[in-house]
Amino acid sequence: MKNKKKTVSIRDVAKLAGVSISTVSRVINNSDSVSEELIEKVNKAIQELGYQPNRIARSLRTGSTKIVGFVIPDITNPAFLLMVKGAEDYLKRKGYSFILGGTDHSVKEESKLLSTLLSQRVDGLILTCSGGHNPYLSDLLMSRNIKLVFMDRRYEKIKAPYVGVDNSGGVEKMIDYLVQTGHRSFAFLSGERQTSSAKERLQGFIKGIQKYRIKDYQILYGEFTFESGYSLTKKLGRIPDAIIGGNDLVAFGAIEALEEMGYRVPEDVSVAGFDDMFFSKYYKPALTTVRQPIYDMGKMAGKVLFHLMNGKRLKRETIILETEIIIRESTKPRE
Amino acid sequence: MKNKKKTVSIRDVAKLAGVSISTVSRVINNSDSVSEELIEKVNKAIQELGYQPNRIARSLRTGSTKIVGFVIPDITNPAFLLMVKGAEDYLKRKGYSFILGGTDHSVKEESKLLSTLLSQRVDGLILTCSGGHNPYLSDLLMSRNIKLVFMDRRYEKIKAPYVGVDNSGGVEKMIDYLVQTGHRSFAFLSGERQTSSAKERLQGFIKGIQKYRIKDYQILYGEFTFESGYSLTKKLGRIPDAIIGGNDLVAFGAIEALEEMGYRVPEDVSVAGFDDMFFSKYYKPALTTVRQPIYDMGKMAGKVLFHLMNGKRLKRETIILETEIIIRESTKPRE
DNA sequence: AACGTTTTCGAAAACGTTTACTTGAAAACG
DNA sequence: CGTTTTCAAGTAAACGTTTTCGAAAACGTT
Repeated sequence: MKNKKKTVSIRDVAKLAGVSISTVSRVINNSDSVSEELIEKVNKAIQELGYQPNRIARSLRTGSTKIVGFVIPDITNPAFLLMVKGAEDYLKRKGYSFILGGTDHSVKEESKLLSTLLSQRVDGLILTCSGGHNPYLSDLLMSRNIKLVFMDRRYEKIKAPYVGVDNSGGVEKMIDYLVQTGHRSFAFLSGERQTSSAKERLQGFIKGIQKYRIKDYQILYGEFTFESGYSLTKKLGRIPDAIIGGNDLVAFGAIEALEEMGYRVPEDVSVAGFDDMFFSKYYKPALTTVRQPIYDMGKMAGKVLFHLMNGKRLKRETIILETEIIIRESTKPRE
Repeated sequence: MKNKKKTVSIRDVAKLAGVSISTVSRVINNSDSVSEELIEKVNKAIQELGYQPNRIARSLRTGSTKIVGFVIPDITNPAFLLMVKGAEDYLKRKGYSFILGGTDHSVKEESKLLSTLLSQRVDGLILTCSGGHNPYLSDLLMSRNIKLVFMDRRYEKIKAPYVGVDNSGGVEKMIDYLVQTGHRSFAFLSGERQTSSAKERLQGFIKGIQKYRIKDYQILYGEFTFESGYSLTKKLGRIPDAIIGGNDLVAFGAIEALEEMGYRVPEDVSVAGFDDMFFSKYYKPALTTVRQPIYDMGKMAGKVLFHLMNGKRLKRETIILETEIIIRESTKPRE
């Protein structure tokens, strides 16, 4: 039995280098001036022992964990994960790790998760909301001085920075395009009504409809799923020139239903989505859709949070990124 | 200025309840017998102050963080995330949080990530390998007594529990089916050769080929992507009765290429994949593929890790889950 | 009443850092 | 040359817990 000590601590390094532990600490954080000679000795000792500072102890002392928490509605949805990746890539370079949790679209789960994250003492929080409102959240935030930024979806009652996408403008642009290419009647298949993104997209649809004084339109409410798009389409009173899905999945469901009903896409009816999921270009027909700068949104959220955590002032509390419409095969000019 | 103290600590609870901090601690962890009377007092104080134990301090003292680390090749890939979710759902109930990191398929990134996770003092690690070997890993693991389990992919040189899927058997089953339905010539489009899953799938293909003494077969090597499937298919010497992709994306790429080349799927050639991604059933044609119990795999990995962390003995070091073939529209019996 | 055992609880020592304070020596100054 | 300033490095206190140890109290048995 040689190795009694499990892990090597700053004390061991100090002993080997023949200095005090405060000197070692100073070298590690180069927080204060120490002579070249000792720096060298200490570094050699660190090297030799393979020493790694214990972040737990450091956190306890400094009160900062260098961990940020992510809470998203669905850990399995690539779109959310791409946002997370954007934020992660940014924050990683700044020395942060992150804890991720999914809520399965449940506000209750969200509260639970936030609670554990807080007890885990994360330095900051990036939240993509799971519902329309979380009454528990403001209490949670009060209890500790925690930095929060909303990403993609927000709770309107809670004052915190928000990074999102111009949902409304995206749908409007799509309508611009569709009207210009001769479409005259529309249907909009909305996602979960309580979420801010669904609301905004719907709002964009209404704005577009009003702009062109379109009389023949329908709005149906469902969820952000393939199945919802499918069943809503079957419920449609009459088939319009163009159907816009609340997101790409909804649009796929609509296409499936239309084909079953004997309509051809895009010859008989155009279908558009929102999101540009990674396989939307592989679908048959390839989907016309609104592309969101998802990765950039995450990156921006990370940036904002970083500034917040380091006590800098923000220029703007709300950042809205622009969308872009991607024309593919599922829409086609009418004569 | 009223509130001088930011957070309420065990000391405050003790003071309010009129007991010592050790008693409070005992109540919290109900680790030792304490009188009914004091328990009540302490709980009331906790309630009143809204006290939450500081996990950092607890971790420092106990040496356990109740955090497990996940490392996967791509944080954006829903399949990996579904595994993670399986493990998460299991471990969450046991009181663990988790830190997730993606390596972008780079072994170097993997090492870096593992290193930060270790310095973060995670209690355990679930790893889905990014390459064929990571020479740095064994050193890392030596340095601290950390529990590790491999999920889906493993490094063969490193001795640690492994939870995976019967890749080889899955492909074999698919060949069984295809041969039984009259296919006589085959092509296999492999994914990254160095990964264990690609190797095993390839091995399954070879086994199947040998079992039926099939002479007419081709094996091409590429990556686990749509583009790879597409370009490998274009490079195919002659078009066989059936093409098996290293995963579903590869199969999609193959279908695309075939259609461009004027072949109909499944009338002229059958195409099968591996994975059963969530939109494989929505693809046109809907993809015949090998379904892996991805979620269960994660759950099992979580279970194994839990046992490991709690010092229980494992019955088996290696757990292989069965696959299932899903017949859809992209394959069709030959005459 | 005396004794042994068990229960209940507080004091104090860790866990591994960072940092405010102290010290001693060397450098700068008039 | 004596005094102040500067600098490098060490000492020790904190951060908020858990846990060891021992004392006191409670209890049961003779």
